[in-house]
Amino acid sequence: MRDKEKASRSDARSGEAHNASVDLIAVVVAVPNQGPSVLTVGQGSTLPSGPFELGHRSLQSGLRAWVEHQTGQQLGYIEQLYTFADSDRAGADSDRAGERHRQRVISISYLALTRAEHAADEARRAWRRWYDYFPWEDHRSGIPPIISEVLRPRLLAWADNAGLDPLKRERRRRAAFAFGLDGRDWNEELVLQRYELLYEAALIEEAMRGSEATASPPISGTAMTADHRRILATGVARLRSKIKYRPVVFELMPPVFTLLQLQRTVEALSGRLVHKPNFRRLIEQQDLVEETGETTADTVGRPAKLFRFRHAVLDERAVAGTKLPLSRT
Amino acid sequence: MRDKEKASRSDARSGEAHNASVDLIAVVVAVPNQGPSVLTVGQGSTLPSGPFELGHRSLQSGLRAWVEHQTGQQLGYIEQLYTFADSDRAGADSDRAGERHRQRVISISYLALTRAEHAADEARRAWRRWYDYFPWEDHRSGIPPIISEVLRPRLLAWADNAGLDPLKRERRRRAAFAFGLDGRDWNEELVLQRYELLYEAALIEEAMRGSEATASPPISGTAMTADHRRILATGVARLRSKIKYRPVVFELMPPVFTLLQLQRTVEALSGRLVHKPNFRRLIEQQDLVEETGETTADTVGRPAKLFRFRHAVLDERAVAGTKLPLSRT
DNA sequence: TCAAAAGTGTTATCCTTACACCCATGT
DNA sequence: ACATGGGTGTAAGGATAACACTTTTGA
Repeated sequence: MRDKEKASRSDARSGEAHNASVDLIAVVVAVPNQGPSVLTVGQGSTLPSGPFELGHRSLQSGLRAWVEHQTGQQLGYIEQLYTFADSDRAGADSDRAGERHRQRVISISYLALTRAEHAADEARRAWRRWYDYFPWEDHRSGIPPIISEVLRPRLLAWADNAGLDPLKRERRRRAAFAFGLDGRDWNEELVLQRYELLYEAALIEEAMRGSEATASPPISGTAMTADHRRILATGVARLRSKIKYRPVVFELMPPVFTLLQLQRTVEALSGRLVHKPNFRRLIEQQDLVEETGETTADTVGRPAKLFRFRHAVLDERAVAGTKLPLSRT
Repeated sequence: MRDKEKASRSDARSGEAHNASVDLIAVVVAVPNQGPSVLTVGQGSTLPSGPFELGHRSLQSGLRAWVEHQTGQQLGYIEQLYTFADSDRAGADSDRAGERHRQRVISISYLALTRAEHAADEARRAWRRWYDYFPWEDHRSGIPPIISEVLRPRLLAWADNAGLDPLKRERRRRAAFAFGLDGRDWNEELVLQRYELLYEAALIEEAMRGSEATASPPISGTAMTADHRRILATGVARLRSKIKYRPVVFELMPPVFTLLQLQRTVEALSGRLVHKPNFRRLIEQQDLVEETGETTADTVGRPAKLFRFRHAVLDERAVAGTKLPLSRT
């Protein structure tokens, strides 16, 4: 079957070798006390990653193996993010003798959710806060100053740099849309669009890598290895979107928690504050949690009831939203 | 940078070659008069596909090249579906004789939306109806008989075949959940879950391929090459979900259309009927369309206003739903 | 007593759903 | 006349958002 298929299209073969090395790369998220964090390795800010090998039974198990080997962290929830081909790096540096052995790199990225655990090998790994990489993404204390003081003027300058008037307007529109300028609403899910806009406007370090010309060097947020910050942005965006329609937050919570702890976690992820009374009702009314009967011995304030996630909801409901006016027939 | 990264993890290299061939595979959807369809090649039901090669500038352009070469169809809208490793076929037939040259196949699948166009080379390609592959997915004329007459009894038998009682209950629950049995609601988005359940219960041809034992041969729906039907199920599920929160239906419509044509397309995709008056209001109130001023010269009934898609909405709105009770501070 | 956090009640508003009905055209 | 599809009005019910307020603890 497979052979027939291959034969039927072999006429189109260009004759070039088309093998690729396949890299697995992980955005591992946890929310410890210091805020939402991502697991990194090495001294630079590098995501755990490694090649997919014959010994791996599947892509996911290969990813688990690499993360565990490099960081000691075991992974629970995993979902695929995106697959891309490293376009420019194809044999650019060490092209062996013989063009036809050039290799492309395929990167398959994953989002993993876990509870932060303190491991013995802190030297090899570190939990780094999201918002060190994306300081413009944290709106929990209002609009961060970096937007109005740095990004807004620089984005506008970038827009004005465009030659033609329609292009200027287009750039201004995109900037205003992505960053909620000119009184527009902030949309916390546009993490990737914002990163790409800043990259395009050369406001972040990664955009300068290729060229020597450090025209306007200033920078926003901590840079990462290669395109890892872009992958992280993809993961953050996916998570911010997903917590709204799937009960994935609970993957990041301890087995037992208070509703305020849950709220703080959601706020940390979305980068926005939520309305406490309504949040509680939203959670309880959906039967996502059940009381344990215990309460916290918190340091301050009235003791809070403790809850646990009702795993049964995963079986009971599809949790898929309808947006079509279905007819009852 | 890359070299340093590689060196830092080289200690974990197993020494096995870890190259893979990369396949691109497309679920190309259109909705001609005969209903929602997928583009296939060859006489079997095979999705267009081909290896990612050095000549391709990107994954997407490689996909476009293969689809165009194999079918003559140009692609507009494209989005990535999922990447997977062909787990079992890894040297399963021609194994030994040099273990370390075994190759794995990575398949990167895409969903593409287009308008069906009649091409000259109908011999090499064909638009095949979705519901020939998934006859249980079309609920536009009520619950299809195949569910109550064939699938339900067979799924229940499969559940009873399980050894332990908890496993039996679990299987029954999954079947009822996926297929809306026992008075449960039908959820049209669970296309992949349903396919996988039928595969697991060995009710479809693909599940029998490996073994000679054709215990209970009967089959549901037309089979496809390799795991193509599974990929198609993934694409259908993605599309059914996506039309609810992104205006992607319009990629499948002609430039000018009536609201009923739009409704019929949505119904064809989701496999369910929608409530006409409310559907119209939903569309118009979101400013997704604008009148052209023209009307149809339809054969029967009152002439309908013609509309076109307002491309501007893509700029104006993020169309991302909020589900968190944000506080206004 | 006060600060801090937990928790309840209630209302205005919007969106979804459903039902009922009228309009325009061809046969 | 009537069948077919186009199109409007409106009201019930539920979800969401906003505001005001009470309760329980530790310092």
